[in-house]
Amino acid sequence: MSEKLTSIKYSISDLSKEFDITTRSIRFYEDQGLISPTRKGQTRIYNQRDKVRLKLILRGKRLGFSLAETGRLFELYDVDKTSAKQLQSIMSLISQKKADLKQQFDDINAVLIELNDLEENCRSILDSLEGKK
Amino acid sequence: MSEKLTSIKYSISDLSKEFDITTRSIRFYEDQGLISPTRKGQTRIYNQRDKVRLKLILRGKRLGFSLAETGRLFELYDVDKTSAKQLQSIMSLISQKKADLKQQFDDINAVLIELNDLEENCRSILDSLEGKK
DNA sequence: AACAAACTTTACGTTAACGTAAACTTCATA
DNA sequence: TATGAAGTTTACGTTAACGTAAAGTTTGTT
Repeated sequence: MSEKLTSIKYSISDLSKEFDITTRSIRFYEDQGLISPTRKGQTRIYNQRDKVRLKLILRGKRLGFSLAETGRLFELYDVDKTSAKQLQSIMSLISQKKADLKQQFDDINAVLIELNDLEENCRSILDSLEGKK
Repeated sequence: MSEKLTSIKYSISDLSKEFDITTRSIRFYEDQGLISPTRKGQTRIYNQRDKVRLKLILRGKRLGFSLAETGRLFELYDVDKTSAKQLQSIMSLISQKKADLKQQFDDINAVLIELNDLEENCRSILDSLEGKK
């Protein structure tokens, strides 16, 4: 029923341009099992799903996730195919990640406050230098 | 006038225990110029300032800062000793960092929302499995 | 047909942030 | 005094995430 027929396809260079990464990186992510484009001959063909995954990989990187961790998160989306036993371990992984992120959240706020202070500081020094001229 | 005489000293193992990192790491940070403990003989002696820096280094790491970046941030605190010319470059570095952090902020919110969804998902599956017993 | 552009695989090289091992010194204590 | 705990320097090893170069294929265009 819910067959998505969004047959929008991308080449490897399409995606490398769009996300501003090298084709080497994209192939590397495939090596690591994070994306699995189809092939036309030996050429890689990427679809919407692959594109979304790329986006998620990059977001993960911005948050300091390793590729392996991002891979684990991808697995989480296939929860349906998972046994009850694994669900426990998945949930503990989720709560661990949530804790990490909350810590990061606090860290960011702290650093932002400091940066604002520093900015203030710089500006006032610059102003006083201006005044002397 | 404002001579801080907080003469609280720490050994390298004190700090390694407190922050749960290896002494190797602490010495490495010194190599990179991020901390500069005094010496008693050849033994390193750390003070309050060193301890604070260690804390900041670790916070930086949680945010994905490289040691070099954290080092740059340390320099920012010596703004007074800086020329007006450098102030411009410092301020642009600050605003770059602020932008990065705001991006991270958004990323974190997005991932947190997803993780909450996933958690919901897991829980409801577990519940339905419970019901079947 | 020949040429460039875009793709491929294979494989060795690179950097940051340490890990780890070796060989040494200093100091407290049994 | 010897032995063990904690410190030191020196230096080579390790891992993740690619960079980079070589050598070949495919495809569209001149």
